[in-house]
Amino acid sequence: MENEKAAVVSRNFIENIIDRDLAEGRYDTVCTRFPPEPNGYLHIGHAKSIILNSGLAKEYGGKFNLRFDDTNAAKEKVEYVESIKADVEWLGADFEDRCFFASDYFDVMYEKALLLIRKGLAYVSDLSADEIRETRGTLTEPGTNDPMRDRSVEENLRLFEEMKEGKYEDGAKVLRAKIDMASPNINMRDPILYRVAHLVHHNTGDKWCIYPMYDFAHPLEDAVEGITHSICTLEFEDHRPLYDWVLANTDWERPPRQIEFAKMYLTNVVTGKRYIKKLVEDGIVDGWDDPRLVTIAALRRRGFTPESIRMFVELSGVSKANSSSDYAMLEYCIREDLKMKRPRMMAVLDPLKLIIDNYEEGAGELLTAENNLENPELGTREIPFGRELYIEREDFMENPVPKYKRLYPGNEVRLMHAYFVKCVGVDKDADGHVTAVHCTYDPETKAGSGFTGRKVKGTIHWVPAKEAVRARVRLYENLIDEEKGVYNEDGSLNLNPNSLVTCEEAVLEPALRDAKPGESFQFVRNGYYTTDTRDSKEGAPVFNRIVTMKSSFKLPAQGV
RNA sequence: UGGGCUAUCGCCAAAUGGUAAGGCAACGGACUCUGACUCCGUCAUUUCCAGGUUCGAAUCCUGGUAGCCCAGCCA
Repeated sequence: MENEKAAVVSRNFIENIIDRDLAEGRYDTVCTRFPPEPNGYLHIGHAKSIILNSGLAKEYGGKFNLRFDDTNAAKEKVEYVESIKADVEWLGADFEDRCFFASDYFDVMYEKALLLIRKGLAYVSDLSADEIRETRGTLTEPGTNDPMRDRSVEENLRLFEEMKEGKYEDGAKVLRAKIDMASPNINMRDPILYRVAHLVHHNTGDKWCIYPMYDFAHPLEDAVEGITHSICTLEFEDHRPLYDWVLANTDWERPPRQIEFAKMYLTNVVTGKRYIKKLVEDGIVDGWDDPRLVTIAALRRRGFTPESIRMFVELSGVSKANSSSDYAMLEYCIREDLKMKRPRMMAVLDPLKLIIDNYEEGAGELLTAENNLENPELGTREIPFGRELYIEREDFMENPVPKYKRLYPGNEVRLMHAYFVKCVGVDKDADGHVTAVHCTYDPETKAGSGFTGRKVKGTIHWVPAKEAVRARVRLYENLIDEEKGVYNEDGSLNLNPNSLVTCEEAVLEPALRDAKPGESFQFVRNGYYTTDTRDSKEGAPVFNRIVTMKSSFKLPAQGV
């Protein structure tokens, strides 16, 4: 009875792999992880990984870990650890008490490095970074062997010990894997396993002055935690042979399997972490949670719900083809999520006065309105009604365009939750601009009265003039210029200067005066909005537009 | 031009040799106290291209083409 149109979701390629692994007995359970480096805020792309990984664990009755891949202290901050943790929780990915740090495993990693040395599979090199680069070869030419490649196990052990003891400067020595300098896969040309770096680590302080590299650390982190399926993005595909090499040579019973998927991109949106960082650092946006961004923090502040983001990720699917999801799909998801859950209120963004000539001056009444016509559980509210109201400027046209069914001279429409009104005239200023619209109302047509005498084609929303709440409403557009694309030819960002429009004169119905921070509403025909406590002036509430309503009627463009 | 990966509707994405799902978008129409929602309908004779195998090919083979990733002591 629940969701009858629940889509029959087909299985994705990762589930197929897992099914096979389970069927073949390669693993008995499923354990996944989300392994961010705490070097920035999470964005929509990470949400895909989080939802994918935690979803898989849940689906298979397994476990999902959060693990900070903090092997490069130079870039990492506790601030980021905190924000990432909060974002993962907010998204509803349940890692229970399993929040780990790669730095928790530095001892194990060190032991495994020793093991590789003893096996003759790793050696200490004295080459400089430049020399290593020069001898690595190129994409088309093989590299040449490191002169220190055949050092004895004893010497390597001693040297590595000395590296750990702090005998060497940063960069003076590294531990390399002994694989194949002629491999067509550059990652296999004796990759660096450990480097010397005298850094203060946010977690281990100054305990270590050697740090493991990603390619060595990551497989070990996964193995230590008993991860079965290590799901990462496509750019690590070339690293898989090395991932497997490390595990094969460090003695694990059931080494994890790495599976790669394509990252999520959104059309006409800045999704890259380094670009988001640049926008923040250059002050083009007002922080990591600027609602124009697609960081998790920004989406949350903008009013997106965890449910909507989950829906978006699930609808987008997962594959190995580079692709870019349509922003319209994200919009669909948030509308879909909020539709039945939130009240539908009246708010006028661009007010025009409406005067009901035959409504007694000074008189007034309270009208009862359903909060959500499709969901009675949301209850009702009362709205003051009187002789003077505000309507949306675009809901009146002195000379209507064809098929226009809102207010125009001689036409009758319904004021939502109230009466039928018929336009009988307009007031204009010296320049000929319409300053107010006059109409008459028919008391018999009151909402809820059951009146069926005649029908009107249009319904418009309104707000009582006297009791209206003034508000600032921010309308967001994508930060990127849709015409020109995301980047200029020289690689610089192509910003849309009109990405933020603020309506200072918006008027809301009185019930919205006490909206709590973070509460969202549908503003009839204008879209979904959420309250934001920041930037509020003299107590006037501030609303962020989450998304507009879909509309099949476009007013002709108006010259200003 | 070394290696790895990918190509199915405007955007995602299924189909595992058996006759091209689904969602978003778009477009018709019905309904409507939101031009929304809902509902009904339309939207790939064809899967990057060219050949081949097969009773049968998006799937297999051969040869092309296009895009993405890799030469950090970043992850």
